[in-house]
Parts: sequence; C-alpha cells; structure tokens
Amino acid sequence: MNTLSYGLLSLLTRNSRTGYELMQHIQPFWPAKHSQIYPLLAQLEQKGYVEFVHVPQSDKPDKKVYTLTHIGREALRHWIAQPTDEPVTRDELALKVYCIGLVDKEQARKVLHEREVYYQEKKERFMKSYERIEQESVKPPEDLEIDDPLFGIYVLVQKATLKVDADLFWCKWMKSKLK
Amino acid sequence: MNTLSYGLLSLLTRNSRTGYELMQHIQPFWPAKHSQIYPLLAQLEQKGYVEFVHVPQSDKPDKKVYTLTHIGREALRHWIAQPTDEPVTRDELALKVYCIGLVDKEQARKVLHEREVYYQEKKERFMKSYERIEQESVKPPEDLEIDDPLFGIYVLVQKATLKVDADLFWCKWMKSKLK
DNA sequence: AGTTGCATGTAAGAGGTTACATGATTTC
DNA sequence: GAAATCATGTAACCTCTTACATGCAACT
Repeated sequence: MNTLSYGLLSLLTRNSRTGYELMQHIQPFWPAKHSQIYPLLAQLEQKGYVEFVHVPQSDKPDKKVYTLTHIGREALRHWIAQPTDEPVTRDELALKVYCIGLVDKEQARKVLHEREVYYQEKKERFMKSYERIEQESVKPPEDLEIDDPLFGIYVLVQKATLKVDADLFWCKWMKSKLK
Repeated sequence: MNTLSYGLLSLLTRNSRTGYELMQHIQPFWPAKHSQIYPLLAQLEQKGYVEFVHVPQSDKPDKKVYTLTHIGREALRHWIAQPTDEPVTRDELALKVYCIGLVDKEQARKVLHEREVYYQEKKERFMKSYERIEQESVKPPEDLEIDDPLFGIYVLVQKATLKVDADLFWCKWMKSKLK
C-alpha cells in the first residue's frame, strides 16, 4: 500500500466515485495520471478496501463507481496514526533562480513573471473552491467542525491559499529586485 | 538531460564540488540520493558539461572534484530561457487531513503537532542559512545584486522562509480548530 | 473536420528509493 | 563496541509519465 492508494481511499470517504473522477480530484494533493490510478483501484478492490458497481451508459463509456468498504475505512484510520512522510517539493524554478545571474535582468524578469501568472491563476482557482464550500455548507466555513464532511477540504483550501499568497509575494519581491 | 542534471550544473556555477557534496547541497531544492547523482555526473562528463580531477586522500576515500565547463555554462543559459516546469508537491499530510474526521481530536492534534515540530526545525535551519549569507557577504543581503554569487541562495532562503512561515501559521491555526 | 470530455485499460520507459558493497576515521 | 561521516559505485525495485488503444457525444 503506497501513499497514493491511501489518497484514493481518502477521497472515497466523502463520495463514491469513478476512477476518472478520483484522478481529477486527487490532482491538487497528489498529482497522478489515470494510468497509475486504474491499476491501484484494481488492487484496492482485491484487498477488499473498495467495491465497485458497473454502470452502463449509452452516450458516454460505461463506468465503475467505487465505494469505500468498512475494512477500507479501518485501513485509513490505521494509516492516519502511522508516522507521516515528509512533504516533497521539486521546483525547477528554484534551480534556475540559484544561477539566475547567468542571464540578464530582462530574461530573469521574464522567468519570474511567467511563474507569477501561474500562481495568480492558481489563487483564483482556490478562491472559487472556497466559494463552493460556502455554498455547499449550511454554516460559515470558519465554524465547520472536524466531523463535518466539508471540514477537510475547507482547511486544505486555507493551507493552499496561505501557500500561494506566500509564493505570489515572493514573485513580486523578486521582480522588484530585478529592476 | 533531465531537471536534476541541470540542478547539478547550477550548483557547480558557485564552486567545484564532489558528487557527495552536490548530493548534500541539492537536497533542499531537488531531493536526490547519491545512487541517482553519480551516474548523472558520469553522463554530464561524457557530454563535456563538467570535468573532474581525481583527488587521492589518505584518511578518507579518494574523491572526484567536478568543475563546470564553458559548454556546461552555455547549456545552463539555454535551459533558463526554456519554459519552466510547474512545481510538484506531494504531501501525505494533506491526504490525511482530507479525512481527518475519521479519528478523534486528540489523534488529529498529534498528527498536526508532529508536522509543526518538523516545520519549526526547518525554519531554524533557514535562519542559520541566512546568518551564513550575512557572514559571507560584504554588504547586507538585502543589497545583493543579481550578478553576486550569493544572490541566488539569498533569494531562495527568503522563498523558503516565507513558505515555512505560512506552513507554521497553518499548523497552529489547525491545532486551534481541534480544541 | 478537429478538439475536448467522458471512461477504461495496458506497455514501455524515465525518474527515484532501497539495498548491496567497501573501508578508514571520528564521535558517542 | 556501535554509529556516523566521507566517498564512490551498482542492482533491484517501486513510482510516475508518456504513449498506445478504443469510441461516442458535444462543441468550435
């Protein structure tokens, strides 16, 4: 059982989903392609952590809707209590910045500006996520309790927003250094 | 030529270094084991991007000190102008937080607290890096120019500090939610 | 007519980790 | 006496990406 497998089980605690949907929704937390997810789902099914129903569709391809089983839920609970792996970030920009003195300021500003635009778009997506939570929830998101199904995504959107704000601040600060 | 290869060349713009030293210094930007780095260095040498001198040692094992060549430097310049890959982060904690409602508040606090301690240690390391830059540099770090060899590390330490502060803030905020 | 989205799957290859292998010196 | 540091390298394995494969509906 690797981390991605537990990630898939985690997503299934909120809804039953298809492999395709799981692939889309896990992206912000653990980027993965469908070619990695489908074989893992088959393994999880064999272990009894998930079950699926085959849903035939006429206009679109048939699909398999996966549901978390009781023993899958227990596996998740056990996993949470285990030591947590350290986060891993690999950012090509950091390597470029290390030797940014090799190019002129104009070139350097261009590299930084592109990254700033990227973070700006990311920030807008997080703001939309927050709005969706506000709409879905009966109470204001700040008052969500740990046992509320929306609690997890709400606090993760907060985490992502704090991070993207720090990244945007750094980009702007860097650009000011390159004038 | 993969990103790690360019990362190794980037580090060599400041100093000549051994594979072992490169392995140690690249960790904060692009985590990699020595087993990945040594074969890449051999490739970089074959391509003429780096050169090495064999340095025999009596007390410690012999070493190979690698130096960036002119064409290695040109390859770096070309790479910087190419489109930059998006940063990739994989954090097991985010997956756990998504379904944190599965465990009780005490267990959840423990998970968050461990991560807070991890970030606290990280922050202290960054503060020491900043102090080292202050000592090495003749001018205050804020006044470093793009062409100064210390500029790159200085701005990366700033980036890392902003990020770890955001992470620490989130950890504390999360813990307050779990009371 | 070409792209995008839905939906699943496999195969090949690149990237990354763990383990094996060696060996002296220093620190606990 | 055991573990850590320096220093290099290879082999096996797992993880992740890219490419191959299929097919219909909707949009541009």
